[in-house]
Formats: sequence, structure tokens, C-alpha cells
Amino acid sequence: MGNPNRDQEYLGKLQDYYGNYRSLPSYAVIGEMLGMASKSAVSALVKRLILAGYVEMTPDKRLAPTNRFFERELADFNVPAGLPAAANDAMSESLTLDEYLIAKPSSTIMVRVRGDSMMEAGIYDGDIAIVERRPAANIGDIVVAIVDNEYTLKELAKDKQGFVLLPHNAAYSPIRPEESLEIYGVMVGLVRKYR
Amino acid sequence: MGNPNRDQEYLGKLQDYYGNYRSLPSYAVIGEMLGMASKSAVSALVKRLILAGYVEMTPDKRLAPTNRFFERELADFNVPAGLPAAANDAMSESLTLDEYLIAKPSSTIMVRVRGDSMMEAGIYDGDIAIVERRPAANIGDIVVAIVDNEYTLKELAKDKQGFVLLPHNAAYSPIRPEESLEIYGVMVGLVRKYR
DNA sequence: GTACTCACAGAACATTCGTTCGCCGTAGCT
DNA sequence: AGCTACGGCGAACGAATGTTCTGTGAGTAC
Repeated sequence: MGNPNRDQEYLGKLQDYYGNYRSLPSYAVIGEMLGMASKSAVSALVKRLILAGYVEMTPDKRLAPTNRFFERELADFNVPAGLPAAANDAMSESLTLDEYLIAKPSSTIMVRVRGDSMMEAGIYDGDIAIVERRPAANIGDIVVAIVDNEYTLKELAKDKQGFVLLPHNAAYSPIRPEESLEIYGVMVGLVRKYR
Repeated sequence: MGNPNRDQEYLGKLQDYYGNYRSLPSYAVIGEMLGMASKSAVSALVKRLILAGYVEMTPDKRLAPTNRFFERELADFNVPAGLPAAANDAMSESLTLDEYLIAKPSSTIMVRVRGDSMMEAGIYDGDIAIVERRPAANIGDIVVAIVDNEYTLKELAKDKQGFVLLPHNAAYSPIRPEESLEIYGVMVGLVRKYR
């Protein structure tokens, strides 16, 4: 049994483990898991995986998966003949959507969108907006702002007269804050569910 | 300084850390991060968090997050004055995005959307479609279909001549399968990430 | 006031961690 | 054949791990 890519198989087992526990085990346990009797073999393997970009060391010297670690989850459409499911039928739930969308959990909140004022930006009534709490935003960001004690989701823009909140729906007109404009947070993601 | 729920703040920092590195640090680092000078305090905290169900120990005695660790509050917009962040409103539920969107993990796949043919349905280039594998679909469903050996995302419709695949973009015309129409799956969710 | 609870400090402890180094066997080359 | 490259073994090592125990100070109830 030649083994050009035994590492791939090892990686797979690590991915499975991570899928189960959302954490990577110690070298000793990895060795046990992969059928290796010595930790030095694991150490070498880990170095290879780091080189290949599948895992990395945190600043605290802990082993952690990188983005590439989860790569197989996403199927791309325009692979002409290749089935999207080909590689990843055993799609264990390694890359969770939460991890994908939410970078700063403690300051992130989900808000259900009401109204159709952002329809032309592909944001519909009933969608869930992932909002990162933050008192400032950039022009062009879609923000949750507090205007007249009410929350609104709009695009932040600026013209000669100052800041404006732009709806994305021809039937609505821009909101020009009269007194003050408070940014509640910035929209960093969108989730929609079909029934 | 009374502190009924200082743990909540600690949990937030842990969540942020995990969001950055996809791994939990050692007790020493946790202590440093939370401003605690002794590991015994961390040990106590961890026990509390385990009791509360936010983290757990893997069979290998490693600290790992549980599902609850990833739960977020879902707030509704038009709460007039109430802060969406209110901890325990009746109208806010807690959930993870995965649980929300993915009902059948084993038959669900994520596909990156290419092209703008569904733009007017709020599905943009670069979005991620959550697709449930299924050989049949209902009229009106948005489906991933295989036509001429290519995958397409369209709305399934039917007229006097048979099945049609409808794009949602005035610039495209409906696709009428010549020979056969194979349904790969049905789109059950959408995820978009802003940068 | 006293008594009790509880979060945290601080230090001692055995256990486990990952690194390192020399050695072995197989695969592929020339 | 000889040679090199390389994945894995086995053991030794210091450093770091998490547990445990005693103390301390603030908060609360009586």
C-alpha cells in the first residue's frame, strides 16, 4: 500500500473529531486515534498540516483549525461535471454557519427584518440580519441606526449636507436625521429561511 | 460593585476568543484574559459554565464548547424603545443558525451561488444557498436542477407545455428542459456575508 | 454586631503536555 | 547493488497543564 497522501486520511479523522467536539485533542490522543504509537510522529504530522495550511497555532500555542480546515464543506456551482456532492457527502457539520457569520459573538445580535425598505438590496421582510454592535460605521455599510427612538436598517451614506440613511426601495425616500444619528450596529450577515 | 451575572461577561469573552481561534485557551490564559490572577478561580468558573451547559469536557478531558455556547438571541425590530439586547424578553428566542437553517444535516449541502440570474429574488452572486438534497420539488420552490450537465438555481414552475425553470432577472429567459429535468435539491435557506 | 456565602488569590502537587534526538524500516531513485 | 528521503518508533526532558487546599475580602441575611 503506497501512501502518497496518507495525511489526507489523517486530516479527515481530525475533521471528524473536530466535528464532534469542536476542539482538537492532544498529540497523545491524536496518535491513538490515527494508530500512531509515538507522539513524535504526531508532531511531524502536525508540522506538515501547518505547512499545508490546515491548522495553526494560536498565540497561546494551542492547536487550532484554519479556514482551509473546513474547506470541503463548500461546493462551488460551476464545477462543470464534478458533482458538488462528490467530495463531501460525508458532510459532517464542521463549519458551522455560526462560526462563518459571527466573528465577535459577544457583540453580535440577530435581528428579524421588518418591512420591504431594503428589498432592492436583497434584504426581505422576515430575513434575519446579523448585526455587530458598534458605535461607528463606514459609508456604504448597511447599518442599524436609531432615529427618533426607532430602529431602522438602512445604508449609511453621506452627501454635502451630512449623513443620510438610504433605503433600497424606490418607494421610500432617504432619511436625513434631524438632530442626531446613532449607529446601533453594522450588518455583517444575512440569513433567510424558505418554507 | 454588585455582580449578579459577571459570568455572562466572562462567557462573552470566551465566545470572542473562540470566534477568533476556533479553540479554547488554557486556564492560565483564560485567567489572564478575564483579569483573574489564579487558575483556581478559572477552575471554579469553568465548573459553573459546565453546569450552565455552555461548555463541556471531551472524553479526553479537554474543554470544548457545547451547542448552547453558540446560541444567539433573536430580537425583533419594531420593539419601539426596548433594547434588542434585553436579556430575557419573551419575544426573543435563542438559537444557533445551524439549527435554524439545517433540518437534515446529512442531506443538506451548501452551495455558493454564481451569477445574477436570481437577483430579483434576493439571491445574489456570492451568497450561499442551503440546499436540501431531494429528487422532487413543488411548484414554486427554488431548486438546484441539472440541465444539460450543468447545475442551475432557478424557480420550478409549470405551464401547459410542462416544467419550466424560471430565473428571477428580467435579463434572462426561462429554461425549458428539452429532454429531462433532474432535481438535485431544494433551496431551504440563504446565507450572505458582508465585508 | 455575627454568621454565612461566594468569587477569587496564592501556592503546592502529580499529571500531562509537546519537543527533541537517535534509530529503524520501507519506497524510490540511480 | 547502494543511497537518500521520509514516516514512524521509543525514550527522555523541561515546561505547562489542571486539581486541590487554605486564606481573604466583599456582600448579604439575621
